[in-house]
Amino acid sequence: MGTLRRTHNCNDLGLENLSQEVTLMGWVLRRRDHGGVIFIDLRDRWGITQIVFNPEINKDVHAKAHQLRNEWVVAVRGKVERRPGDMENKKLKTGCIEILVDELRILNTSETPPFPLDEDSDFSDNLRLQYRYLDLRRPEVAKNLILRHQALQTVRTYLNNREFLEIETPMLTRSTPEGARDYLVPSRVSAGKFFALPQSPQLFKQILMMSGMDRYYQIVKCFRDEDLRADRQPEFTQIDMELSFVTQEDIITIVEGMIAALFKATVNVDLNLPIKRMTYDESMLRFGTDRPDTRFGLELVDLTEILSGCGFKVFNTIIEKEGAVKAINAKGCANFSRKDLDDLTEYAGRFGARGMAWIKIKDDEWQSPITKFFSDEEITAMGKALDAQPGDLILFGADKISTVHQVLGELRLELARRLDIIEQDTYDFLWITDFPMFEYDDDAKRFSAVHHPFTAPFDDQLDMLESDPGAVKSQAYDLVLNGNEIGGGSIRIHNPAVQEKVFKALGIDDEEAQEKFGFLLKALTYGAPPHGGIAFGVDRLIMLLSGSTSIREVIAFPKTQKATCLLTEAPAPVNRKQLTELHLRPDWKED
RNA sequence: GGGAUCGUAGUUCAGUUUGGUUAGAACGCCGGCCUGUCACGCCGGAGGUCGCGAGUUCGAGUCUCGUCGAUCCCGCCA
Repeated sequence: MGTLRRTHNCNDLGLENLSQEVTLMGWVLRRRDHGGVIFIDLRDRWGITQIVFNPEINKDVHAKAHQLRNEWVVAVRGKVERRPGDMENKKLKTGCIEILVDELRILNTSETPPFPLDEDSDFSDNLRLQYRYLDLRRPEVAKNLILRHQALQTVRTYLNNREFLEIETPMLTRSTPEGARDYLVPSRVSAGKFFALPQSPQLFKQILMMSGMDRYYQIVKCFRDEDLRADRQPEFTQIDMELSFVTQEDIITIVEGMIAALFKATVNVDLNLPIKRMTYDESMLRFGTDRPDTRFGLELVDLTEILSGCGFKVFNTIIEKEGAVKAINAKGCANFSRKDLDDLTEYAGRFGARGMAWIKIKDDEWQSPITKFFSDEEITAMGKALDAQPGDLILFGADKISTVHQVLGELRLELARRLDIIEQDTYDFLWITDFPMFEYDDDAKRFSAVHHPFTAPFDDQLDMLESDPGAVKSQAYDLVLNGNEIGGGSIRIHNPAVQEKVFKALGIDDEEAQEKFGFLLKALTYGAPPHGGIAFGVDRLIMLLSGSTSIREVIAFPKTQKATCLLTEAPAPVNRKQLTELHLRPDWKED
């Protein structure tokens, strides 16, 4: 750069700077070489400024500018001029002015980029991730990282102003049973022993409460070695919080303020507080899921009772085996073609449906292969329950209740997308509360924790932990945004006796509890305060804020679906010496 | 572990249904011309292991099998 020092960025200058001498530095976005005058769009993180080289002003500099190519890095010193006549570019914030250059320094050259950086076009993720540094130069990608920064700084400020301490917890910790698969790190010093990367700082933040820290937060990486999705990466970021001497209401109030501040600061949206709430049971009943998208209707209607003993054998057999029959009224969809219905049936099949019954409500009849099996009373009762009008389409789910819920819950979303009835640009928040403590795992033949094993049951249901664990509700709560779970938390158990009961209900015996969680159980006996907390999925939240369809768009260096990094080519082989030091003996073939 | 889509020039794609001459277009790149453009314009040029490997065939970008990679989904994700 020599003696040149940057005076402004590429989004700074306007008419108020006319005839000032300025120095800008940045990348050549594109050049327009007229043989005589040459225009350069100079780009940096902030914006674009037009640079002009005029041979009549400075012949040498103009000659040098002929060499410039896309993505070369330059410094220019020159004068801010108003653009002549009607040459303003309304698309640029700096479009009223341009820089007439006296001095040009080429700070670096560049290979021709493998994809264009000046257009809002799509290229394969393969290429984007391999050249992520180029991809991130594109403003529409960079803006997501800027948004993410703004969001996190707002959260920090909000929590800092409310007596929270940001405290780091270990990345090298111990593997715990239940939950996702752990990423393991072999110990060099302790042969045959392994650290695990944290799935969340859950136990540490509870112990910080027992340490009297009172209010903790951390914006922290978490790791889960499970398969990826558009909204799931193996390493992801949480806003993790924990508070002492609080109730569920206290936490919800603080969090609502935080989310409101975040939305105001990032997308300038004022949220209506308080956020509405729904119990888990109601959500499952009406939407078949614990994270309902409530921007549209198409709710599930339970027909099990009406159709109990009906003439349709498929339904009846399911009902006799304590399954359920539910349906969705797809308003105005009676004109769906055979193919539409086949597509929906196939879609339902992905989620375990073994078929999908339907009825088209016509003016004079209920048109369907199964209508004939139902009595007039059953048809009248169904029509009433579903509010069926001519022109409607009824879609049925019949199976065990969990399958019905999943199938119809997904079918409901798919229908809404097809009908394009989801209101865009709205932020529909919902708290789901009163989760069950446990759910029965059919494969393992035992109960597992719906939230996690440290979640407190309601105080008046402690007795049921032994007598009827499946019926116990917990003080857990999830925050749902447009059908996405963006955060979840609970009041924790602070009484060692209750914690032991919960372990017992989960089939974790004393010995195992001591071995795996002994440090927590011990800490609970030394004056653990009542406490609770919540954690938010930052990537998912920013994805929704930015209108992206994948969290890769809001992560600087994301992994592919095979959990690899195309930029660094991680994971990569290591040499045998490293393995030996870690007391590992490979059983795979080496190249 | 399973299902689906995709892979052709640097990039985005056409060509694959129905195998048949020298695999095309646009943008980009290189060279020339051009003093008010802003996706500058005009003229010319270079650029291809049709992801990779087998197979069928007189002949494969096109058909078959396998394999690699990207994406979406199911399972999985307390």
